[in-house]
Amino acid sequence: MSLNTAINPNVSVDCVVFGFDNEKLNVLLIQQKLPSTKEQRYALPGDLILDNESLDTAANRVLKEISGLSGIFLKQFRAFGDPDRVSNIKDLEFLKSYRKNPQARVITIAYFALVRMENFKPEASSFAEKVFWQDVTELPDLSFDHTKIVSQALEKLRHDFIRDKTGFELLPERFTLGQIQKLYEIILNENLDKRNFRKKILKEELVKATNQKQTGVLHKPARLYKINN
Amino acid sequence: MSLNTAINPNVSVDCVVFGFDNEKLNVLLIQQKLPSTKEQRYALPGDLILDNESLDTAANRVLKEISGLSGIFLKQFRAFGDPDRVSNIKDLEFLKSYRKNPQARVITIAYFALVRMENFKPEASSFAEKVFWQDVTELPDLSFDHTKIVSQALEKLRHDFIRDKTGFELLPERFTLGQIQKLYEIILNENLDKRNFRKKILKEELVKATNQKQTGVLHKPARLYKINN
DNA sequence: CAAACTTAGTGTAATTTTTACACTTAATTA
DNA sequence: TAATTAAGTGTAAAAATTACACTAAGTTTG
Repeated sequence: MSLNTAINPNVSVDCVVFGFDNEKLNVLLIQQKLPSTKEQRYALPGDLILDNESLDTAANRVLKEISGLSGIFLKQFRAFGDPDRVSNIKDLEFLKSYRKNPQARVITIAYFALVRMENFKPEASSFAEKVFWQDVTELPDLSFDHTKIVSQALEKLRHDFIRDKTGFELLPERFTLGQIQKLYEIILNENLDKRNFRKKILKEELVKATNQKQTGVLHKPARLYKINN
Repeated sequence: MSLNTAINPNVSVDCVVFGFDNEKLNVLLIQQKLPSTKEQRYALPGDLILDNESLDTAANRVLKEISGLSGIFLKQFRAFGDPDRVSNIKDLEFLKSYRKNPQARVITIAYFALVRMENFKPEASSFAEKVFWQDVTELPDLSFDHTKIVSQALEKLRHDFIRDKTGFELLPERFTLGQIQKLYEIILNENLDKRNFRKKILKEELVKATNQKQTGVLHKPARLYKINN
């Protein structure tokens, strides 16, 4: 083991942070800070690991350094290691600017997370010119193999979401059943039957009715629910 | 990217190959070839990757070099990267014998597979003194974090097995429903109701009755089935 | 050759889960 | 006060899951 804090040239982490804003699913992207302003390049927040930190630690550190975000539960989901994943000519400028050895073989360990967007306001630093939330259905070209990474993260997110039956933490403290349904529909990307969905959610008893109602909506106000502890 | 075939000092692959022998679940282990014969050390087949090969290619190459086995579908399931995963004093002799820099930080990408044991007869080479199938319920102490890797591979195996509803390829060409049930029971590690299991398997129509029967068994001979194409 | 042994093979009823489906209610706005 | 919008509600059919016990067809043993 290395006891120093040297940058390991061969291993990186990349973070796919999904953000939910009650309307759609977004992913946190950066615009790379490059000397030439000819072309703008977008990417996931990610960087090389240090020799004395675990992968999980690296993922959290890197996310924080680049976007300012912390306190996000990042889950490892896959390693990406094609020998030519960092050899697209379009990524050369970035590599030359920020890597000691731009030619080095780099394998990356990808992490994902899902958060409530309004709780996390990213601020760009390090080699990020900008950090922003981007609708997952309208992704720009991404550096390296990051498009592939996002797409596999999305698969994994859906899979885990179904299995874990969680997700209430992505809503306001008080929420309507309609909001939960919308959350499920957006993440799973399919329409659900209103009556059957309510039946199911209420049977699970993870959620409890309050005696409050929505206000200021131009229709019948919905009852508000909260997480049941 | 590196175009050479240098060994990458920081990234390895490890293979958890499960073998089924109609009776129990086994895992392929090696006994390390060490100068001192004081203590025997066991491990998963695994080694550092080359700079110009993909992770999948590395996993297949390494498995073949160490055990002689090829043609096995290895599936990546997780990266392991604790900074001290290679710093157990008991592993020092192995590292000193086979690694240019025994102190190097190494993260490993773990793969797993499930095969019919009788189709794969491993033969030790490289730094393996022996290669052998070991009952998963009776694992010896393993090098590095390999015990943890096996245990997580087992979880993943069970998860995927349930989801994919596959596994017939682990049986002889003609097999009885009892054999399938036993396979499921061993892999999932739980008992299943015979009538309900048969009902389910037959409904899926992945399997077709032949008009052959078992012979040479000391009880009512079972009908033989084959995979339905 | 009869008895003992072993696994194969079979059906039903109860329960739970999933699916499909349409109208009334309560608020806001025009 | 009429129009608009999403909330809220129940039932019946179908499908999937679960629990459960006896007879059948071979082999071996005495």
